[in-house]
Amino acid sequence: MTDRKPSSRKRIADAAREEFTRCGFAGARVARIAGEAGVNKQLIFYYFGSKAGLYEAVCASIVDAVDTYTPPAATAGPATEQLKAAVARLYTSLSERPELVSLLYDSGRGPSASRSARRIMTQLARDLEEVVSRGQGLGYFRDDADPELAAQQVVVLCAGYLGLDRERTQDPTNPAMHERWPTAVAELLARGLAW
Amino acid sequence: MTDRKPSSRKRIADAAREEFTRCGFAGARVARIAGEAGVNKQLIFYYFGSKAGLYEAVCASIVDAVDTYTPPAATAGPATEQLKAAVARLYTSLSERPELVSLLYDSGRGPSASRSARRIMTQLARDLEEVVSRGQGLGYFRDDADPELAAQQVVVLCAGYLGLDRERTQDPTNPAMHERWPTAVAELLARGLAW
DNA sequence: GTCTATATTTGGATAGAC
DNA sequence: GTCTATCCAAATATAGAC
Repeated sequence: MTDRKPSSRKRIADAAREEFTRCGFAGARVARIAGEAGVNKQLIFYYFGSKAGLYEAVCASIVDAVDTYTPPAATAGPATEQLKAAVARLYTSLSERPELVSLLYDSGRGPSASRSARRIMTQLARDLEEVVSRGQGLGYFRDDADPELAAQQVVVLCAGYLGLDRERTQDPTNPAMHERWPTAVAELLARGLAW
Repeated sequence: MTDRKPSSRKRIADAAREEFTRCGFAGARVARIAGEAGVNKQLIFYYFGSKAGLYEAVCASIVDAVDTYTPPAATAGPATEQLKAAVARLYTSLSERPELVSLLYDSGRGPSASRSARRIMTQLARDLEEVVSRGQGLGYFRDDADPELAAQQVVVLCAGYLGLDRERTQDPTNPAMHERWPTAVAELLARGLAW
Protein backbone atom coordinates (compact mmCIF):
# COMPACT_ATOMS: atom_id res chain seq x y z
CA MET A 1 0.00 0.00 0.00
CA THR A 2 2.72 2.45 0.99
CA ASP A 3 4.79 1.80 -2.17
CA ARG A 4 2.68 3.24 -4.90
CA LYS A 5 5.14 1.88 -7.43
CA PRO A 6 6.70 -1.58 -7.15
CA SER A 7 10.44 -2.00 -7.51
CA SER A 8 11.93 -2.20 -10.98
CA ARG A 9 12.75 -5.82 -10.42
CA LYS A 10 9.17 -6.66 -9.65
CA ARG A 11 7.82 -4.65 -12.54
CA ILE A 12 10.19 -6.51 -14.86
CA ALA A 13 9.09 -9.86 -13.48
CA ASP A 14 5.42 -8.95 -13.87
CA ALA A 15 5.84 -7.73 -17.42
CA ALA A 16 7.87 -10.82 -18.26
CA ARG A 17 5.20 -13.13 -16.91
CA GLU A 18 2.65 -11.51 -19.18
CA GLU A 19 4.90 -11.53 -22.21
CA PHE A 20 5.90 -15.16 -21.77
CA THR A 21 2.29 -16.09 -21.21
CA ARG A 22 1.17 -14.39 -24.39
CA CYS A 23 4.08 -15.32 -26.66
CA GLY A 24 5.82 -18.32 -25.18
CA PHE A 25 9.55 -18.36 -24.50
CA ALA A 26 10.71 -18.21 -28.10
CA GLY A 27 8.20 -15.58 -29.14
CA ALA A 28 8.81 -13.29 -26.18
CA ARG A 29 10.93 -10.18 -26.74
CA VAL A 30 13.17 -8.71 -24.09
CA ALA A 31 12.70 -5.23 -25.53
CA ARG A 32 8.92 -5.48 -25.20
CA ILE A 33 9.23 -6.59 -21.60
CA ALA A 34 11.48 -3.64 -20.83
CA GLY A 35 9.07 -1.26 -22.51
CA GLU A 36 6.08 -2.64 -20.66
CA ALA A 37 7.93 -2.49 -17.34
CA GLY A 38 9.04 1.05 -18.10
CA VAL A 39 12.72 0.32 -17.64
CA ASN A 40 15.81 0.09 -19.75
CA LYS A 41 16.46 -3.15 -21.52
CA GLN A 42 19.86 -3.53 -19.95
CA LEU A 43 18.36 -3.57 -16.48
CA ILE A 44 16.83 -6.92 -17.29
CA PHE A 45 20.26 -8.41 -17.91
CA TYR A 46 21.58 -6.72 -14.79
CA TYR A 47 18.96 -8.47 -12.67
CA PHE A 48 18.43 -11.74 -14.44
CA GLY A 49 21.52 -12.33 -16.53
CA SER A 50 19.78 -13.55 -19.65
CA LYS A 51 16.41 -14.12 -21.24
CA ALA A 52 16.56 -17.73 -20.09
CA GLY A 53 17.40 -16.62 -16.57
CA LEU A 54 14.43 -14.32 -16.56
CA TYR A 55 12.20 -17.11 -17.79
CA GLU A 56 13.34 -19.45 -15.07
CA ALA A 57 12.79 -16.81 -12.43
CA VAL A 58 9.26 -16.29 -13.72
CA CYS A 59 8.59 -20.04 -13.68
CA ALA A 60 9.91 -20.31 -10.16
CA SER A 61 7.68 -17.53 -8.94
CA ILE A 62 4.65 -19.07 -10.60
CA VAL A 63 5.39 -22.41 -8.96
CA ASP A 64 5.91 -20.65 -5.67
CA ALA A 65 2.55 -18.97 -5.94
CA VAL A 66 0.66 -22.22 -6.46
CA ASP A 67 2.66 -23.99 -3.78
CA THR A 68 1.73 -21.49 -1.12
CA TYR A 69 -1.82 -21.21 -2.37
CA THR A 70 -4.17 -22.79 0.13
CA PRO A 71 -7.58 -23.69 -1.23
CA PRO A 72 -10.51 -22.37 0.80
CA ALA A 73 -11.96 -24.60 3.46
CA ALA A 74 -14.36 -27.17 2.08
CA THR A 75 -17.93 -26.11 1.65
CA ALA A 76 -20.30 -27.90 3.93
CA GLY A 77 -23.01 -30.02 2.39
CA PRO A 78 -23.20 -33.06 0.16
CA ALA A 79 -20.11 -34.24 -1.68
CA THR A 80 -21.47 -33.30 -5.11
CA GLU A 81 -21.83 -29.72 -3.92
CA GLN A 82 -18.27 -29.74 -2.64
CA LEU A 83 -17.10 -31.15 -5.93
CA LYS A 84 -18.95 -28.47 -7.82
CA ALA A 85 -17.35 -25.80 -5.66
CA ALA A 86 -13.88 -27.28 -6.05
CA VAL A 87 -14.19 -27.37 -9.83
CA ALA A 88 -15.39 -23.79 -9.85
CA ARG A 89 -12.43 -22.75 -7.69
CA LEU A 90 -10.00 -24.45 -10.04
CA TYR A 91 -11.60 -23.00 -13.14
CA THR A 92 -11.61 -19.51 -11.69
CA SER A 93 -7.98 -19.80 -10.60
CA LEU A 94 -6.93 -20.85 -14.08
CA SER A 95 -8.98 -18.13 -15.73
CA GLU A 96 -7.47 -15.48 -13.53
CA ARG A 97 -3.95 -16.83 -13.90
CA PRO A 98 -3.48 -17.60 -17.58
CA GLU A 99 0.22 -18.08 -16.91
CA LEU A 100 -0.60 -21.41 -15.32
CA VAL A 101 -2.32 -22.71 -18.41
CA SER A 102 0.36 -21.29 -20.63
CA LEU A 103 3.13 -22.89 -18.62
CA LEU A 104 1.32 -26.21 -18.62
CA TYR A 105 1.04 -26.21 -22.39
CA ASP A 106 4.34 -24.55 -23.20
CA SER A 107 6.44 -26.98 -21.22
CA GLY A 108 9.24 -28.56 -23.15
CA ARG A 109 9.61 -25.36 -25.14
CA GLY A 110 11.20 -23.18 -22.52
CA PRO A 111 14.25 -23.88 -20.36
CA SER A 112 13.29 -26.09 -17.44
CA ALA A 113 9.58 -25.57 -17.96
CA SER A 114 8.84 -29.28 -17.66
CA ARG A 115 9.62 -29.50 -14.00
CA SER A 116 7.53 -26.44 -13.21
CA ALA A 117 4.63 -27.79 -15.20
CA ARG A 118 4.74 -31.05 -13.31
CA ARG A 119 4.60 -29.37 -9.93
CA ILE A 120 1.79 -27.11 -10.99
CA MET A 121 -0.21 -30.04 -12.26
CA THR A 122 0.26 -31.95 -9.02
CA GLN A 123 -0.60 -28.96 -6.90
CA LEU A 124 -3.72 -28.10 -8.85
CA ALA A 125 -4.98 -31.66 -8.60
CA ARG A 126 -4.48 -31.83 -4.84
CA ASP A 127 -7.59 -29.92 -3.79
CA LEU A 128 -9.78 -31.96 -6.10
CA GLU A 129 -8.27 -35.21 -5.02
CA GLU A 130 -9.06 -34.49 -1.40
CA VAL A 131 -12.64 -33.62 -2.15
CA VAL A 132 -13.09 -36.89 -4.01
CA SER A 133 -11.41 -38.93 -1.31
CA ARG A 134 -13.50 -37.34 1.37
CA GLY A 135 -16.65 -37.93 -0.62
CA GLN A 136 -15.67 -41.57 -0.89
CA GLY A 137 -15.01 -41.84 2.82
CA LEU A 138 -18.49 -40.52 3.53
CA GLY A 139 -20.05 -42.95 1.12
CA TYR A 140 -21.18 -40.38 -1.41
CA PHE A 141 -18.92 -41.63 -4.19
CA ARG A 142 -18.09 -45.07 -5.56
CA ASP A 143 -15.27 -46.49 -3.55
CA ASP A 144 -13.69 -48.21 -6.53
CA ALA A 145 -13.05 -44.85 -8.21
CA ASP A 146 -9.49 -43.52 -8.33
CA PRO A 147 -9.38 -40.04 -6.76
CA GLU A 148 -6.07 -39.19 -8.39
CA LEU A 149 -7.37 -40.07 -11.82
CA ALA A 150 -10.59 -38.15 -11.29
CA ALA A 151 -8.64 -35.10 -10.15
CA GLN A 152 -6.44 -35.27 -13.22
CA GLN A 153 -9.45 -35.51 -15.46
CA VAL A 154 -10.85 -32.35 -13.93
CA VAL A 155 -7.57 -30.48 -14.31
CA VAL A 156 -7.26 -31.55 -17.93
CA LEU A 157 -10.86 -30.59 -18.63
CA CYS A 158 -10.37 -27.12 -17.18
CA ALA A 159 -6.82 -26.32 -18.27
CA GLY A 160 -7.24 -28.06 -21.60
CA TYR A 161 -10.33 -26.02 -22.35
CA LEU A 162 -8.81 -22.71 -21.33
CA GLY A 163 -5.65 -23.54 -23.27
CA LEU A 164 -7.57 -23.55 -26.53
CA ASP A 165 -7.56 -20.32 -28.43
CA ARG A 166 -8.91 -17.58 -26.20
CA GLU A 167 -10.80 -16.06 -29.04
CA ARG A 168 -13.01 -19.08 -28.80
CA THR A 169 -13.05 -20.08 -25.14
CA GLN A 170 -13.65 -16.52 -24.07
CA ASP A 171 -15.51 -15.43 -27.15
CA PRO A 172 -17.48 -12.32 -26.21
CA THR A 173 -20.15 -13.22 -28.77
CA ASN A 174 -20.59 -16.54 -27.01
CA PRO A 175 -19.88 -15.97 -23.34
CA ALA A 176 -22.26 -18.79 -22.61
CA MET A 177 -19.66 -21.47 -23.13
CA HIS A 178 -17.11 -19.91 -20.82
CA GLU A 179 -19.77 -19.83 -18.13
CA ARG A 180 -21.23 -23.25 -18.80
CA TRP A 181 -18.00 -25.21 -19.04
CA PRO A 182 -17.11 -25.56 -15.34
CA THR A 183 -20.66 -26.51 -14.50
CA ALA A 184 -20.65 -29.17 -17.18
CA VAL A 185 -17.32 -30.49 -15.90
CA ALA A 186 -18.62 -30.77 -12.35
CA GLU A 187 -21.75 -32.49 -13.55
CA LEU A 188 -19.83 -34.97 -15.65
CA LEU A 189 -17.55 -35.89 -12.77
CA ALA A 190 -20.43 -36.13 -10.33
CA ARG A 191 -22.07 -38.71 -12.57
CA GLY A 192 -18.77 -40.46 -13.07
CA LEU A 193 -18.27 -40.81 -9.35
CA ALA A 194 -21.82 -41.74 -8.41
CA TRP A 195 -22.64 -45.31 -7.42
CA MET B 1 6.44 -46.86 -54.09
CA THR B 2 7.96 -45.93 -57.42
CA ASP B 3 9.37 -42.66 -56.06
CA ARG B 4 11.88 -43.78 -53.55
CA LYS B 5 12.45 -40.17 -52.60
CA PRO B 6 9.66 -37.59 -52.33
CA SER B 7 9.99 -34.24 -54.05
CA SER B 8 11.95 -31.51 -52.35
CA ARG B 9 8.80 -29.57 -51.81
CA LYS B 10 7.20 -32.41 -49.94
CA ARG B 11 10.29 -33.11 -47.89
CA ILE B 12 10.38 -29.45 -46.87
CA ALA B 13 6.72 -29.52 -45.89
CA ASP B 14 7.21 -32.67 -43.84
CA ALA B 15 10.26 -31.37 -42.06
CA ALA B 16 8.46 -28.09 -41.42
CA ARG B 17 5.47 -29.84 -39.93
CA GLU B 18 7.75 -31.60 -37.46
CA GLU B 19 9.72 -28.52 -36.60
CA PHE B 20 6.64 -26.36 -36.05
CA THR B 21 5.10 -29.12 -33.99
CA ARG B 22 8.14 -29.39 -31.76
CA CYS B 23 9.06 -25.73 -31.46
CA GLY B 24 6.00 -23.70 -32.32
CA PHE B 25 6.07 -20.96 -34.94
CA ALA B 26 8.38 -18.58 -33.11
CA GLY B 27 10.77 -21.28 -31.98
CA ALA B 28 11.06 -22.97 -35.35
CA ARG B 29 14.21 -22.36 -37.39
CA VAL B 30 14.18 -22.26 -41.17
CA ALA B 31 17.77 -23.49 -41.25
CA ARG B 32 16.88 -26.57 -39.21
CA ILE B 33 13.98 -27.33 -41.49
CA ALA B 34 16.24 -27.10 -44.53
CA GLY B 35 18.82 -29.33 -42.88
CA GLU B 36 16.26 -31.93 -41.91
CA ALA B 37 14.77 -31.90 -45.40
CA GLY B 38 18.23 -32.19 -46.91
CA VAL B 39 17.87 -29.10 -49.07
CA ASN B 40 19.27 -25.63 -49.25
CA LYS B 41 17.67 -22.97 -47.11
CA GLN B 42 16.95 -20.77 -50.06
CA LEU B 43 14.77 -23.43 -51.62
CA ILE B 44 12.29 -22.92 -48.85
CA PHE B 45 11.85 -19.28 -49.83
CA TYR B 46 11.66 -20.26 -53.47
CA TYR B 47 8.70 -22.52 -52.75
CA PHE B 48 6.94 -20.82 -49.87
CA GLY B 49 8.08 -17.21 -49.97
CA SER B 50 8.58 -16.81 -46.24
CA LYS B 51 8.56 -18.59 -42.94
CA ALA B 52 4.99 -17.43 -42.39
CA GLY B 53 4.01 -18.70 -45.82
CA LEU B 54 5.51 -22.06 -45.02
CA TYR B 55 3.64 -22.16 -41.75
CA GLU B 56 0.34 -21.38 -43.38
CA ALA B 57 0.94 -24.05 -46.00
CA VAL B 58 1.61 -26.57 -43.26
CA CYS B 59 -1.54 -25.55 -41.39
CA ALA B 60 -3.58 -25.82 -44.55
CA SER B 61 -2.31 -29.30 -45.25
CA ILE B 62 -3.03 -30.39 -41.69
CA VAL B 63 -6.57 -29.07 -41.93
CA ASP B 64 -6.94 -30.75 -45.29
CA ALA B 65 -5.87 -34.07 -43.83
CA VAL B 66 -8.47 -34.01 -41.07
CA ASP B 67 -11.15 -32.74 -43.40
CA THR B 68 -10.76 -35.64 -45.77
CA TYR B 69 -10.32 -38.10 -42.94
CA THR B 70 -13.37 -40.32 -42.71
CA PRO B 71 -13.79 -42.14 -39.44
CA PRO B 72 -14.30 -45.89 -39.74
CA ALA B 73 -17.83 -47.16 -39.88
CA ALA B 74 -19.45 -47.50 -36.49
CA THR B 75 -18.77 -50.63 -34.56
CA ALA B 76 -21.85 -52.73 -34.08
CA GLY B 77 -23.02 -53.38 -30.57
CA PRO B 78 -24.23 -51.35 -27.62
CA ALA B 79 -23.70 -47.59 -27.63
CA THR B 80 -21.18 -47.68 -24.80
CA GLU B 81 -18.99 -49.97 -26.90
CA GLN B 82 -19.27 -47.62 -29.84
CA LEU B 83 -18.39 -44.73 -27.61
CA LYS B 84 -15.37 -46.56 -26.30
CA ALA B 85 -14.23 -47.31 -29.83
CA ALA B 86 -14.74 -43.71 -30.95
CA VAL B 87 -12.70 -42.36 -28.05
CA ALA B 88 -9.95 -44.84 -28.80
CA ARG B 89 -9.94 -43.78 -32.46
CA LEU B 90 -9.65 -40.13 -31.50
CA TYR B 91 -6.93 -40.76 -28.97
CA THR B 92 -4.93 -42.83 -31.41
CA SER B 93 -5.30 -40.24 -34.15
CA LEU B 94 -4.03 -37.52 -31.86
CA SER B 95 -1.14 -39.64 -30.60
CA GLU B 96 -0.06 -40.45 -34.12
CA ARG B 97 -0.48 -36.88 -35.30
CA PRO B 98 1.08 -34.66 -32.64
CA GLU B 99 0.80 -31.76 -35.05
CA LEU B 100 -2.94 -31.66 -34.38
CA VAL B 101 -2.46 -31.23 -30.66
CA SER B 102 0.32 -28.74 -31.21
CA LEU B 103 -1.78 -26.66 -33.58
CA LEU B 104 -4.70 -26.73 -31.20
CA TYR B 105 -2.60 -25.38 -28.37
CA ASP B 106 -0.38 -23.09 -30.37
CA SER B 107 -3.20 -21.18 -31.99
CA GLY B 108 -3.00 -17.46 -31.57
CA ARG B 109 0.77 -17.66 -31.68
CA GLY B 110 1.26 -18.42 -35.35
CA PRO B 111 -0.13 -16.58 -38.37
CA SER B 112 -3.72 -17.60 -38.96
CA ALA B 113 -3.49 -20.62 -36.68
CA SER B 114 -6.77 -19.77 -34.96
CA ARG B 115 -8.91 -20.57 -37.92
CA SER B 116 -7.15 -23.86 -38.52
CA ALA B 117 -7.50 -24.80 -34.88
CA ARG B 118 -11.20 -24.12 -34.97
CA ARG B 119 -11.77 -26.33 -37.98
CA ILE B 120 -9.71 -29.13 -36.52
CA MET B 121 -11.62 -28.96 -33.28
CA THR B 122 -14.95 -29.12 -35.06
CA GLN B 123 -13.85 -31.94 -37.30
CA LEU B 124 -12.46 -34.02 -34.46
CA ALA B 125 -15.66 -33.63 -32.46
CA ARG B 126 -17.88 -34.69 -35.34
CA ASP B 127 -17.34 -38.44 -35.07
CA LEU B 128 -17.96 -38.41 -31.34
CA GLU B 129 -21.01 -36.24 -31.66
CA GLU B 130 -22.60 -38.66 -34.07
CA VAL B 131 -21.95 -41.61 -31.84
CA VAL B 132 -23.57 -39.84 -28.92
CA SER B 133 -26.57 -38.73 -30.97
CA ARG B 134 -27.08 -42.19 -32.33
CA GLY B 135 -26.84 -43.67 -28.87
CA GLN B 136 -29.50 -41.24 -27.74
CA GLY B 137 -31.76 -42.12 -30.63
CA LEU B 138 -31.54 -45.77 -29.68
CA GLY B 139 -32.32 -45.02 -26.08
CA TYR B 140 -28.95 -45.98 -24.68
CA PHE B 141 -28.08 -42.47 -23.51
CA ARG B 142 -29.96 -39.79 -21.58
CA ASP B 143 -31.90 -37.74 -24.08
CA ASP B 144 -31.37 -34.52 -22.15
CA ALA B 145 -27.61 -34.73 -22.71
CA ASP B 146 -26.02 -32.36 -25.20
CA PRO B 147 -24.09 -34.39 -27.82
CA GLU B 148 -22.02 -31.40 -28.91
CA LEU B 149 -20.93 -30.67 -25.37
CA ALA B 150 -20.11 -34.31 -24.69
CA ALA B 151 -18.04 -34.49 -27.85
CA GLN B 152 -16.12 -31.37 -26.88
CA GLN B 153 -15.44 -32.79 -23.46
CA VAL B 154 -13.95 -35.88 -25.03
CA VAL B 155 -11.78 -33.87 -27.40
CA VAL B 156 -10.54 -31.67 -24.57
CA LEU B 157 -9.83 -34.71 -22.40
CA CYS B 158 -7.78 -36.37 -25.14
CA ALA B 159 -6.05 -33.40 -26.72
CA GLY B 160 -5.61 -31.64 -23.40
CA TYR B 161 -3.94 -34.68 -21.93
CA LEU B 162 -1.63 -35.26 -24.88
CA GLY B 163 -0.79 -31.57 -24.98
CA LEU B 164 0.81 -31.77 -21.55
CA ASP B 165 4.53 -32.35 -21.52
CA ARG B 166 5.30 -35.49 -23.47
CA GLU B 167 7.91 -36.48 -20.97
CA ARG B 168 5.03 -37.09 -18.63
CA THR B 169 2.13 -38.20 -20.78
CA GLN B 170 4.34 -40.63 -22.62
CA ASP B 171 6.72 -41.32 -19.79
CA PRO B 172 8.46 -44.62 -20.57
CA THR B 173 8.79 -45.32 -16.86
CA ASN B 174 5.05 -45.02 -16.55
CA PRO B 175 3.53 -46.21 -19.81
CA ALA B 176 0.51 -47.28 -17.84
CA MET B 177 -1.05 -43.81 -17.87
CA HIS B 178 -0.75 -43.38 -21.59
CA GLU B 179 -2.59 -46.67 -22.02
CA ARG B 180 -5.18 -46.11 -19.33
CA TRP B 181 -6.19 -42.59 -20.21
CA PRO B 182 -8.46 -43.23 -23.20
CA THR B 183 -10.20 -46.07 -21.37
CA ALA B 184 -10.80 -43.83 -18.40
CA VAL B 185 -12.16 -41.10 -20.67
CA ALA B 186 -14.59 -43.48 -22.33
CA GLU B 187 -15.72 -44.80 -18.98
CA LEU B 188 -16.27 -41.32 -17.59
CA LEU B 189 -18.35 -40.27 -20.55
CA ALA B 190 -20.32 -43.51 -20.53
CA ARG B 191 -21.36 -42.83 -16.95
CA GLY B 192 -22.04 -39.21 -17.77
CA LEU B 193 -24.38 -40.19 -20.56
CA ALA B 194 -26.16 -43.05 -18.82
CA TRP B 195 -29.71 -42.60 -17.62
C1' DG C 1 20.56 0.87 -9.87
C1' DT C 2 19.73 2.85 -13.98
C1' DC C 3 20.96 4.76 -18.17
C1' DT C 4 23.34 5.44 -23.31
C1' DA C 5 25.81 3.42 -26.62
C1' DT C 6 27.53 -0.45 -28.91
C1' DA C 7 28.94 -5.12 -29.89
C1' DT C 8 27.71 -9.86 -31.32
C1' DT C 9 24.98 -13.34 -33.07
C1' DT C 10 21.36 -15.22 -35.15
C1' DG C 11 18.01 -15.82 -38.43
C1' DG C 12 15.02 -14.43 -42.11
C1' DA C 13 15.46 -13.05 -46.74
C1' DT C 14 17.69 -11.63 -51.50
C1' DA C 15 20.91 -11.90 -55.75
C1' DG C 16 22.50 -14.40 -59.10
C1' DA C 17 25.20 -18.48 -61.11
C1' DC C 18 24.38 -23.03 -62.89
C1' DG D 1 14.97 -26.36 -59.34
C1' DT D 2 18.80 -26.14 -56.71
C1' DC D 3 22.94 -24.25 -55.10
C1' DT D 4 26.67 -20.52 -53.13
C1' DA D 5 27.34 -16.34 -51.36
C1' DT D 6 25.72 -12.46 -49.12
C1' DC D 7 22.78 -8.91 -47.05
C1' DC D 8 19.99 -6.84 -43.57
C1' DA D 9 17.19 -6.47 -39.62
C1' DA D 10 16.22 -7.94 -35.31
C1' DA D 11 17.28 -9.58 -30.93
C1' DT D 12 20.34 -10.88 -27.27
C1' DA D 13 24.01 -9.34 -24.72
C1' DT D 14 28.14 -6.34 -23.09
C1' DA D 15 30.85 -1.99 -21.79
C1' DG D 16 31.03 1.66 -19.23
C1' DA D 17 29.34 6.42 -17.71
C1' DC D 18 26.53 8.55 -14.14
